Amino acid sequence: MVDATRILVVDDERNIAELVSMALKVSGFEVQTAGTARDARTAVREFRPALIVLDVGLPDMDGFELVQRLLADGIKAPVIFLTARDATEEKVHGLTVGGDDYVTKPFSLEELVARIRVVLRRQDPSGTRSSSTLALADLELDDESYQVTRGGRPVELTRTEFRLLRYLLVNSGRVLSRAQILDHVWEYDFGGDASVLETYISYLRHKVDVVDPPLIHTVRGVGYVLRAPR
Amino acid sequence: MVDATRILVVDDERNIAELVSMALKVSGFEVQTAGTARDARTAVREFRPALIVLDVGLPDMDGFELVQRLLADGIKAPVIFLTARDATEEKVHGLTVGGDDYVTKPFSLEELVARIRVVLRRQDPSGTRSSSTLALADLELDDESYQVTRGGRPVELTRTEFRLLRYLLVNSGRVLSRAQILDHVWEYDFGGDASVLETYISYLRHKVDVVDPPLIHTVRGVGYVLRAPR
DNA sequence: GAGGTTTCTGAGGATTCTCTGAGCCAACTC
DNA sequence: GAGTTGGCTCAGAGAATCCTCAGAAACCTC
Repeated sequence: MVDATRILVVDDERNIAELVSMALKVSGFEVQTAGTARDARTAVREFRPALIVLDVGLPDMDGFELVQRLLADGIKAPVIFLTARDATEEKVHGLTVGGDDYVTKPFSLEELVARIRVVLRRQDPSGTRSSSTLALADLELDDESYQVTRGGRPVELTRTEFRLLRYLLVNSGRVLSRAQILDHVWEYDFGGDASVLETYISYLRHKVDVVDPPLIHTVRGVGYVLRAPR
Repeated sequence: MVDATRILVVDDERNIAELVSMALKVSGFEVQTAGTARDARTAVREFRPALIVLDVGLPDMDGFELVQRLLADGIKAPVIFLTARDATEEKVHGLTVGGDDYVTKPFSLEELVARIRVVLRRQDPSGTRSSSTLALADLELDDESYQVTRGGRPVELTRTEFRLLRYLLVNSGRVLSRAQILDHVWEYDFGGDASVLETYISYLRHKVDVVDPPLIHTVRGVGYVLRAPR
């Protein structure tokens, strides 16, 4: 990680910007944040990010317009847009030309990171076939095709199951607390309690851990870990 | 992707030029843009593009004239013209001598890329033929003849159906979000919502996926993917 | 401008997913 | 071994998502 990929996060809500920033740093990116379109333009020039995470609803400038300006400045970094779920569907439309993508608020950090990885990989034609596949033992998970296999057999997962498994897989060998998992896999404004997580662990076990050896382990009083037998 | 094909995009509307530029870059081309005929001539000399995407209605010079000048300069790159729908249909017809082609605004990025590929392939005598066919399992789609077959049987598709299928096919194995599909397959100023897409997926399934195994898969909450069974 | 085709819209209905809560089981404590 | 705590599983309500269809609108052709 000598030369970490740089990402600029633009959002006027400080909480969100910091939240995202933290998550990305943990994922090994170098991050800078901006709260206004004005700052964003400066930051882009100086920081030269490889990708921009951009809230569409900035106070001083429409996200769409900002992209225009950046392009005019000669910046060609791909963008992942953050948008409010409800309104402005049409505003979003037309934004994802190129390899861009967008994520609706509230999102889960895990999902955002996954999307960032997909976009960066596609953008980078340098043949670095750093495939989009995560694996542990005979379990494989592919980001681009959303496919999971265990021992070669396809496993059908729902969205939440997929995100949960992905998070466990990225952190395999490391014990994750319930709070950590909830914060990454569920949407950031999730208000419910941890019992959902237990339910989903159960679902996953039924789908993924039906064959031996089991990979999902409970660490009583602490959390969960994905681990292959030695 | 060591030696990507170079394309020059000439349009005075910055939005359009950048839109096209992004889409082409993601499709693996090396792109440069110009906003005036004057710049275009310079760019052609220095950049040596293999193909030029040219807006007919430039402010400083008629597209027709520009082509003449380029020919006089000894440039023989094929041209794809961008034209307004209404006017000058016949004028454009006159322009597309040789292997050239034209696309009316507003166009879909998917269509433009397809046309570019066709023209380049036709231009390239190096025997790399038959690559105008995209295929997955027993599904085949031919760009030049506009024909689609499933298991050898021809399938009749409308224009939109064809573009949609083509986009899915080009990205087969990769899950595409609704926004991505709308932005590539529909015209860039399309303002409607995603339900059209669902309708067309339904149409395609009735025409293409009537035989087993199904190739078009819904990834709930994410998008669609074209995938052959393993 | 009549007739046919293609595209888009909207609503109904079907399906699938998410979350909750309760009951049960397992593991730890004393 | 009884009590306590933590974790697992299941069923079901409500919500989200998707599919399909019919008809309106746009478009093309003759």
